[in-house]
Amino acid sequence: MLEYHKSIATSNDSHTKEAVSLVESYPRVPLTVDCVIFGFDEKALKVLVIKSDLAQYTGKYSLLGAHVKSNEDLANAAHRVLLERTGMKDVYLEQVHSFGRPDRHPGGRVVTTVYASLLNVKHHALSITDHELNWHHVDQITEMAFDHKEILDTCVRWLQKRIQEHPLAFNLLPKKFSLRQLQNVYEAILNSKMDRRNFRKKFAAMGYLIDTNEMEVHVTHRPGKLYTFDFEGYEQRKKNGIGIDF
Amino acid sequence: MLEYHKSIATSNDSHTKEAVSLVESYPRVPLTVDCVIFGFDEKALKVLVIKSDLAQYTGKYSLLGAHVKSNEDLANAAHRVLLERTGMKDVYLEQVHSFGRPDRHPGGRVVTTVYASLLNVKHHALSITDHELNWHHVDQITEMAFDHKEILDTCVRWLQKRIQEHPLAFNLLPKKFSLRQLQNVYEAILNSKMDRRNFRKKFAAMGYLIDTNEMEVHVTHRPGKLYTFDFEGYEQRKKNGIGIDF
DNA sequence: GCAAAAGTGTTGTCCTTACACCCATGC
DNA sequence: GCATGGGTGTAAGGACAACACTTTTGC
Repeated sequence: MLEYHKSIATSNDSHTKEAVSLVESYPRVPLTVDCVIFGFDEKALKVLVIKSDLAQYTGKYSLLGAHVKSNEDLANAAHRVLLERTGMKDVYLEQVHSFGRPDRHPGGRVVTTVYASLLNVKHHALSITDHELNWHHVDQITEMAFDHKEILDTCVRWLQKRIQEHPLAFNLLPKKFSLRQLQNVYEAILNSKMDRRNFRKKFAAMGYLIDTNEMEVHVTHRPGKLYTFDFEGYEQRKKNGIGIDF
Repeated sequence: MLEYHKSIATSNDSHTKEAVSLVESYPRVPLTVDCVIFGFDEKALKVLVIKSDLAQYTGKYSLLGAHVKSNEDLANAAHRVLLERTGMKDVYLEQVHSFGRPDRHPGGRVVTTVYASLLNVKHHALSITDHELNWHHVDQITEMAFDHKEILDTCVRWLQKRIQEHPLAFNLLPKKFSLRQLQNVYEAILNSKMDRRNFRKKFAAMGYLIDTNEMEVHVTHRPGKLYTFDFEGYEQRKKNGIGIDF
């Protein structure tokens, strides 16, 4: 019995040794994550950027990034960056793409994996504002450090596609929202105007909006109804292939 | 003038030094690429896999992967892997996702970026068959080395979505193909049966199929018309937001 | 002549779009 | 009472799904 256990252990050890020495033979590369945090404020799509650290890019905007630690999961690294740079917690992030051109960083080869999110500017106060961290209108950013403009453009396209198939918009609206607020989100992100009646019909038909029987208050026009999004019903029906199709 | 040039040079040097020392401060991580090569053969969706190198995974299938070289672009690395492992050249690859769980490789932390492709088994003879490289039915692969099954599943979902929005199918068909062949591709990948008449109508309506005025030959049934895909027209209209919408 | 797959059209349903008028609130 | 945006219905056109019979070839 002892023999048996020992042979298993030995066998595992030799397997591990083989695997370890294989991995040790690989070249190692500096790895970063960058976060593209889209925010929505009133009627405009914004993105969270800082002024670049590097003298080379003085005055240019840069995404929120940092190196990945030796034993850190990529998604964890992205959440850590966000916490360290902005003080934000519990932000839903999704991986978009990895960028690995050898010359993308002037300091040498750096591969970066990009995560993106969409949230409400008003829900997430910026508790840290080092490096002039701030929200900027997406379409007013024309130049950035590194290949960050290219990354931003990729993420804008990703977001436009994503919001038409997933209930991203509801992460950034208040729990109770009016149809006007919802429509503003879609119009800002897709950069287009939509017909109010058709917009309402489409969302009503999906069946994920729950009427709260409450109304807007203190608005300078006829108050609108407030709705909540039926996350539970959405998750249920998503399993059967029925989701958001805008 | 000389002074001026010199000061620029000095300034650039100091910028570069700053950037280099920043990058040198980053931890370095072993990086690999894995290729998920989907193939289509007659009527079935297959994927190209090998038997794992590692004793730990003896008998298990593994994706085609290799480490990324220190100064190599990710996409180049993927093409290199494919050439080295299979002898294939000029394969169109797309990045799908990066996987970075710290425990995903038994030999230690390895981050991998996954590329996928879809091609015709008959167009790409396997000139190298080391490690039992071969095509396997996608749905007959139930277990794989590392997290490769998870990666494969992700890529299958990616492919199903992708083929409904992009003309992937035409990369794997002969230049001249019948509508039956085209429908077989969609049915195999989406795993569903479709109505022949409606299928034809849909593709006809898109306007990307060009009638060659040729017919199938030597088939044991009524020969079908052969078509080519209008890549040029597709690229034109894609710019205006009109593409494949299946 | 038999097997196997190609080719073809219509109908009903549903989704999408375009469009105009009255209503509730703050000031 | 006026400005602002909320709420609502309808008609036309386009896309999609369901469905059956005749034709052409190889053997």
